[in-house]
Amino acid sequence: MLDLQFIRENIETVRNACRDKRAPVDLDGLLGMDRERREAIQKADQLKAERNRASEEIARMKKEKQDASGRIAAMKAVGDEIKGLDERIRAIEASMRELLIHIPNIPHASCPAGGPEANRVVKEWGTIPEFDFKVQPHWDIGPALGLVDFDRGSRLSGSNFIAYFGMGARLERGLINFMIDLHVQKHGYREVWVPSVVRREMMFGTGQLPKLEEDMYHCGKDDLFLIPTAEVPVTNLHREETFDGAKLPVLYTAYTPCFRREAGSYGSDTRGLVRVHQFDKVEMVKFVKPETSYDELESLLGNAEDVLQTLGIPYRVLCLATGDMSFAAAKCYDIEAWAPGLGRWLEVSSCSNFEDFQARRMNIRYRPEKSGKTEYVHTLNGSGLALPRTVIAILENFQTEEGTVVVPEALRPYLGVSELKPGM
RNA sequence: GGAGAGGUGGCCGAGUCGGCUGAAGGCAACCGCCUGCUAAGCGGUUGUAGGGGCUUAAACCUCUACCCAGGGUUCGAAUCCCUGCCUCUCCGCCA
Repeated sequence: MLDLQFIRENIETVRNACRDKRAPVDLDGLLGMDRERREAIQKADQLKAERNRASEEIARMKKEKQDASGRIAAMKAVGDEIKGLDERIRAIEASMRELLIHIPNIPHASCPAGGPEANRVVKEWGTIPEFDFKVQPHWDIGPALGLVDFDRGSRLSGSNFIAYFGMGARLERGLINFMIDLHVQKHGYREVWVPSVVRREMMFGTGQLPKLEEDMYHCGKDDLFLIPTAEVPVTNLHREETFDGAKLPVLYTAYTPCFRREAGSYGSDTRGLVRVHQFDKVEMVKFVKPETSYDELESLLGNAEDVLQTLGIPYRVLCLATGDMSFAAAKCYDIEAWAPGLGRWLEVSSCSNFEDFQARRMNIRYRPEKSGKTEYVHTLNGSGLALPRTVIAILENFQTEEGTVVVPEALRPYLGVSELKPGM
């Protein structure tokens, strides 16, 4: 959510953001309502001041046993007028809020302008492996080694749900532990564990709602949503709180399952592990002071990259264009791992700075050491990493001519083996 | 799932039959004073948001709102009523 005063004073910037992020919002209507609201408030406040004075007088008269019925009758009309104005203000504010929550965050000036085609590759790491045999896609390697079972997953829950068996299940569990250990021990994050279902309000807080309701699993009986990412519960952990400035930044890492209906994405990119409805992810979330948030974004990106570097998986980093960024983000980097079996890059992480956009919605502030005047924190998050595509990258990059997969050095303590072979 | 109790400022805690209660009292913090040092003591200050004024801006002035949240009753609500959320106690159920 943007600050109303900011919108008032930077209407063209906001207009551009709405256009870039394809969010048609009636900004002129909003400004009109803003004027109307302020007029009504002025009038109501005046009447309330009058009422307060009269109330005091009535109280005094009653105490002195005088007849106050004349005053009371006169104030009745004022009370009714105030009620009418308050109702009007409430209605205007509700309409304004409805518009406000649909206004996207303003992209940072350093982001390339345009749609997905304008995304800028800012880094490539590692060497794309060359194979002197015919490479296989993970959907052949996985089942052949008995690691993943697509058919039985679908039988349980429908298409694009999966089941892991044996070393496949252990690989999943090992990767989670490996990533969390790395972020906690090397990067200084604190591990948290949170619920996988949350209230509607939380989805508004981080900005998934109102836009993405169709993409989420919803438990109607309790009006709870299955989380699409740990970002939602972890960022909302501190809603309505004021941090002590000296305690910032606060860094969390969390493993959670993630649930996405992926409505409307059928047909493309849905084979194998590329796009599944339930997947595991290790997430990093930061609460920081505004002046440090862009440095924190770079280090967050570095922490996510470190996972791939430690595993030895080649990847590239994209700085997303204004039109390809999510609703709430001000700046976003995507990390894409190379998948030789598919012959393409796969997004395994998305690292974003939301500035104060989410903090405003959740009312998360901090008290600077010096001024004592509370300000909104900046929030950031990044995947570190999403599991299924990391599994794809491991299976496809480290496959051998014999059909086995060499386990990256860093994962061996977690898996207990150095190679994945059939029948394990 | 059933029954009950409760949610007041940074913290603790008082608010009687609705009427100078933004809110007693205590603690904490900050600023003075005092003081070989420390401690104690004395005086003062300390919430947030929204309007309006003034200003380059900040400071400042003024009004309004806020005693979990949202409605309602009333001339007037922290105080009465309804709904929601949360916490606690007891019973039931249970991995």
